[in-house]
Amino acid sequence: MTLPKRVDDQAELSHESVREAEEIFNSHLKRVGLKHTAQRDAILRTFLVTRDHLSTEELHHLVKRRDEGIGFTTVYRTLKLLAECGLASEVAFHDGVTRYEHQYNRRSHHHMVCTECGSSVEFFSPEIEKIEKEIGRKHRYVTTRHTFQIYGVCDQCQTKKPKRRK
Amino acid sequence: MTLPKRVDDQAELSHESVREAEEIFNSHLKRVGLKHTAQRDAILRTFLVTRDHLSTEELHHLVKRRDEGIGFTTVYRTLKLLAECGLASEVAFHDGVTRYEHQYNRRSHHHMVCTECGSSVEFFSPEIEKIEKEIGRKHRYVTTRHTFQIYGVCDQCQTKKPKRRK
DNA sequence: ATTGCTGCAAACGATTTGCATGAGG
DNA sequence: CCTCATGCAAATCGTTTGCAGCAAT
Repeated sequence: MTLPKRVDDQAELSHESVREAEEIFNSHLKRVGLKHTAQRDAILRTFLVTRDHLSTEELHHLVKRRDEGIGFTTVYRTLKLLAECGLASEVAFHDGVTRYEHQYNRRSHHHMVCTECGSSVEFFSPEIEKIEKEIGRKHRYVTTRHTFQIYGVCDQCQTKKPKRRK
Repeated sequence: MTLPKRVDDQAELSHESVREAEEIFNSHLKRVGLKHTAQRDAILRTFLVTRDHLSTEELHHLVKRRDEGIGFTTVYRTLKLLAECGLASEVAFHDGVTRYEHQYNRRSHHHMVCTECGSSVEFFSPEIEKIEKEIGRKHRYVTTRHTFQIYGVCDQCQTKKPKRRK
């Protein structure tokens, strides 16, 4: 129900897309005087072929499949870099973990999260984009991004018994 | 333009409003079999006369002015209770701290946060409410709430020099 | 009395940093 | 070479929990 996903549009991002993302990343690195390393490359590539919202932990896990030796810290720091150059963005469901998703080729989608089971649905809502711009203009902000999440109880969980007070 | 009302209803919440909020809180306590205590009362009252978005820490600080002996943990737990009965709601700016704001008499407002200086602006956008409902219906969720935040750089910070890499 | 509450201190867990070693330009 | 990157371990920091004594019903 919550993982409509990724039949094949996602499993393999086109080579040009990957190339382009690497381009963006590399020039960002250059711009701020950082180095291009094998680890950063591996992390970016791993990240690009994911979907949904990964915690640093989860991405680290995936990255290790590609290269056993890469440490958590490096993934952590690289994710920050990716966020800086716009390839990744943080999504915070309210569960104490910071997640990232890749922003590359993905526009204006948002999440609705079930507060019972934690599953989530993606939806698109272009109006939100307009609202961001409009509010920004009104208050003289240069807006860079926004977050929009809906919380509720999914169809499945509605039929289960409610819980109370852990 | 973004603050339709509340000229003076905020500096000092009316007695009836406070009363009403206490009503809500107390009946929530009763409903779930919890007790009414002096601390909880003090915390609610302190909370009600705040504005903006307080971390547990900050509220604890304020509460201590009213009653020195109240501990952090109690504030923390009470805040959860307030959130449960709808008097408070969490707002998560992406800075690692959970903040709460009181929901009492406050409808459908959102925040735009400056990523440079951390200041924030409130705005109202009733469309968002509609979108929540609509998306919920579409995916068969019973929606309970949403979060919407815009991030950007405020007027002031735009004129300052950009910073890099802490 | 009984059950929940409080505050302290300790546990927790995600995130962040210091540092010695290794690699990129 | 010199600077930055890496990975580990340790530090941090907000949050959460266990518990012994206290208070509300």
